[in-house]
Amino acid sequence: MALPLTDTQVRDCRDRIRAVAEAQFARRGLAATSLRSIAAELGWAPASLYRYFRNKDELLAATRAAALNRFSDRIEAAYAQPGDLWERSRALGDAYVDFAFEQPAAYQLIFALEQADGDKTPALRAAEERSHRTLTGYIEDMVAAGLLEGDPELLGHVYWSAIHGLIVLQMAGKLKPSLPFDTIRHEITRLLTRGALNRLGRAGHID
Amino acid sequence: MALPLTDTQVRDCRDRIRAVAEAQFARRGLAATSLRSIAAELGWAPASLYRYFRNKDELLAATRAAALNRFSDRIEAAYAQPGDLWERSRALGDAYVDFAFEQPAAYQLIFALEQADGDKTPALRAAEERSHRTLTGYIEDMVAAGLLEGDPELLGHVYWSAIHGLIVLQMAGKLKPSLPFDTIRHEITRLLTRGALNRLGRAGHID
DNA sequence: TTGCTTACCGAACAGTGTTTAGTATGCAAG
DNA sequence: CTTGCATACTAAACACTGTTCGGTAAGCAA
Repeated sequence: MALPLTDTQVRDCRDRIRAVAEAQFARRGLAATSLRSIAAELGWAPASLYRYFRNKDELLAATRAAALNRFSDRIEAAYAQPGDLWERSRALGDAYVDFAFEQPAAYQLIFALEQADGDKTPALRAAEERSHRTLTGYIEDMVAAGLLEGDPELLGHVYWSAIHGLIVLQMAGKLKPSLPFDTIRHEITRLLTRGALNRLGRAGHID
Repeated sequence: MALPLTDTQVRDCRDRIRAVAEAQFARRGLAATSLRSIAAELGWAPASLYRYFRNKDELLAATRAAALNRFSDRIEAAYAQPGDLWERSRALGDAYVDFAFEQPAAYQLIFALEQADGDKTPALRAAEERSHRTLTGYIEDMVAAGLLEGDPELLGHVYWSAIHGLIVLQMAGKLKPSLPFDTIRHEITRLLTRGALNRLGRAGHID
C-alpha cells in the first residue's frame, strides 16, 4: 500500500467514503455524523479521509451531488419514456414523488432539510401553530367567500409553499435577472387575488 | 448580585441574550455563532448563559420563536386592517413579502434555511444546474405545447416550489391525516396535467 | 458578625474538524 | 539482494466547540 493509487481506485475510494457518509446521515442524522464516526466504520483513522476530501464540507457536498444526480436520473428516465405529453407528465410526477418517499434521507439531503424535531421548545411549537393558523385561516376566509374552491388545508399548503418557494429563490438570486424586483410581489398578489389555484384542493382521482 | 432575580428581570435577561444571538446569527451566520462568542459580546462567561437557557438548542429555539412571532404580528396586523377581502388580501401578501425582504436573516431563521453558499463544489453546482434544467425544461415543453401559458422560468419556480412544499409537509406529517396517502400524488398529477397554474407567469401589473 | 441563598465565573471534560510529523509499505534503481 | 524513495496511512497534537462542576463573592436576614 505504498504505490500511487490509480484514478479509478481513488474514485472508488471516494465513493466508498461517500456511501458510508450518506448511510450515517440517514441513520444518525446529519449533525450526529462526524468524520471520526465515518472513519471508524471504514476502519480508518480520521485523518485518512483528508487524502480524498479537502474537508467535511466537501464530503457533504459530494454526497449531496451524488443524491441529486440519482434524483435527476430517475426524473429524466421517466420523462424520456415513450408516450404523449400527458403520459410523460404523469411519469415524471410519479418519479419525483416516488424518489422523495422511497429515499427520504436522500431527498432531505438534497434540499438541506433538518430532520431535527426534538429540539422544539413549547414556545416554538406554539409560535409555529399560531403562524400556521393565521395563514390557513386566511385561506379559509377565501374559500368561505367563494373566491377559492377546494379543501382549505391542502389549498393552503400549496399556496404558501409556492409563495415561500418564490421568496427563497428570489433571495438566493435564482430568479432570472430580467425580472424586475417587484415582479415577485405582483405575482404573489395575483396568486392571492385571482384565485389561480382555485382548481386545486378538491380531492379526487384524475380520469 | 446575590439576591434572586425577579421573573421580569429573568425575562429581560433572556431577551437580551436572545437579541445578541439573533444579531450574531444574522451577522456571522448560524454555524459561526458559538455560545462563547455570544457570552463575549455580553461581557459574560460562557457558563453563565446556562442560568437562562438549558442549552444552545433551547436558545436557538427561543430566537426562532421570537422571530416567528414578529412575523405573525405583521401578518395579522395587515390582515386585520379595514377594507374588503381583496384589499386585506393584498395587505397580507405585502406584509409577508415585506417581512421576508426587510428581515431576511429572521426569515431564514424561521424556515431554517442555510445561507451557506461557499461550500458548493463544482460537482454539486453542476448537479444542481442539471436538475434545474431538467425540471425547467419540462415546463418549457408544456408551454411550447400550449398547455401552459406564461414565462417558463417563473412558472417553473412556482410549480416546483408548490410540489416540493407538499412533499415536505407530507413527510413532516403536517398534512391532515384524513387525506389518504396517495392524495398528494393525485394533486401533483393534476397540477402537472390540468394547467391549473396557467394563469401565472405572465409578467405584468395587476389592475 | 454570622450564615445563607444566589448570580456568576474559572477551569476542566469530552468531542469536534483539522494539521503535522512520522511510520511502514512495496515498487524501482543500483 | 540491497538501497532509496514515493506514498497510503496513522498517531498525536491543536484549536475550537458545548457542557459541567466546584468555587467565589455579593447582598439580605438573623
